[in-house]
Amino acid sequence: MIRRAFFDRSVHEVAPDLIGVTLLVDGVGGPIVEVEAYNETDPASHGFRGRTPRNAVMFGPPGYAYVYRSYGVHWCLNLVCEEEGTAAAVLIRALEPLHGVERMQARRRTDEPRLLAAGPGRLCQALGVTGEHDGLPLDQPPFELRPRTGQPTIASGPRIGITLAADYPWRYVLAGSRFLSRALPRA
DNA sequence: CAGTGGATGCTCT
DNA sequence: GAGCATCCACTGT
Repeated sequence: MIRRAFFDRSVHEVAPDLIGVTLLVDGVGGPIVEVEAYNETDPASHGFRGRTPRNAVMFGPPGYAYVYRSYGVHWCLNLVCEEEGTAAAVLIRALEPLHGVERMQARRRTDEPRLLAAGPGRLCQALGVTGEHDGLPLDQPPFELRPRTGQPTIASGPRIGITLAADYPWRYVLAGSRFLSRALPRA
């Protein structure tokens, strides 16, 4: 069980430490393979321009879920980090489908493992995450976070789908995973 | 394969 | 009224 204190650190420490951690929502999920860090010094972050009704959870205490709607269609799940009053969170972008695969297949309407949870919108659809999860604590049901067992090899690169601060290397992935939303650009 | 554009709704200026 | 921390279908090789 991941404890609340795990998130009471810089997003740049928490984000790579989340690679390999098993994320479950109502028992459905698997090991996280791709995340992105956002904080309030970051022009691409929702929190950069201050607190609003949408991003309020980002400014709250660490260890909670920040869920927002993207492009009017998809939901995206973030894990809030750092101390209360700062806007910092890690966007969960992809995981390896391992637990509750049948429920993921039904929700996503595909059997293709690579298309179940590769990308923040797909991941939320597969795990059943919606705006109703915004503000919920991560150490209580329906959420469950299980520590990783080994030490994964982690790589980093630029984040995806943003225009501002696009060169910050704040995307962290499990090196060589075939469940990423996209491969890392070549160095 | 790569590139393009539409869906769709909410947030903020 | 513009702009998205996306995904998918469709085009043309």
